[in-house]
Amino acid sequence: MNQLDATFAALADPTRRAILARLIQGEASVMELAEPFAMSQPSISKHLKVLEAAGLISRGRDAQRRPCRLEARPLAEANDWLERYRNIWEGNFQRLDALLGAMQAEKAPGEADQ
Amino acid sequence: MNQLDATFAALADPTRRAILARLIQGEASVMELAEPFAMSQPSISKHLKVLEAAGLISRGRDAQRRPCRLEARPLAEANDWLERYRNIWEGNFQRLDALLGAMQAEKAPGEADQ
DNA sequence: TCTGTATATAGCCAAATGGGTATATACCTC
DNA sequence: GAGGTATATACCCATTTGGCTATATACAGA
Repeated sequence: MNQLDATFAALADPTRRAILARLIQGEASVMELAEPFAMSQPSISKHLKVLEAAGLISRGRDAQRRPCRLEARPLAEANDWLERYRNIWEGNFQRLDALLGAMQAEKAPGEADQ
Repeated sequence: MNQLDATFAALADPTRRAILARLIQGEASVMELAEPFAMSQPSISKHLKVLEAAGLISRGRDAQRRPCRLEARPLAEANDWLERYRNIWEGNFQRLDALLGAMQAEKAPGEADQ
């Protein structure tokens, strides 16, 4: 699984997105991260494993605690991928496309593209 | 499954991302979309079903063809979600955090936060 | 109406996912 | 070193996923 696959797959789960959102505020232990969820600790550990494998978190050591910290780099790559579609969702592409189509339609037959 | 779940899950597969990339250039039939892949037509149809369920494509009718067109709106929502992390991946947050930490450390004990 | 083309559906299968419980491990404190 | 806390691991289970082949459906054109 490549980086982009792993990133998007990790983001596809609402529990994992909530964990990442929590980590915006700073490091947190597994217990702290688990607290808001009606879910067992091992299940949270599994989600953290997915996030770590995707490079979205890194883990330290503080006595028994393994604090998680956000690693946003893969999010930047996901953002880069999405950027290619920005023109389209902003509607500019469709308008430009329609404009170019109209211009082409006005051309005399056989005229070359510019 | 909510919209963001469906969007990120759809984007987690490289075949589906390639299909979306192809659709930037405009509508395409299933056969046209399948052509670059060493994969059966039914498998492509399944991927298209996932993309359609996520609202990332819509489908028309042109004789036997069911042309696919890109629907970028859900990508905008995914982008909005990622935006919250932009400060972090750009490193500004860490620097700001460090700055705030340093400012706090300089304060006389007992002084209130501003 | 028959034939070909484009697409969808059904059913099969192996692997991955997301949850659970029980238990192991690591580390601190007394 | 005994007990407590934090976390990880091992299994179990049901569901989903992503591929396949075979077949059905929809439509065009001769």
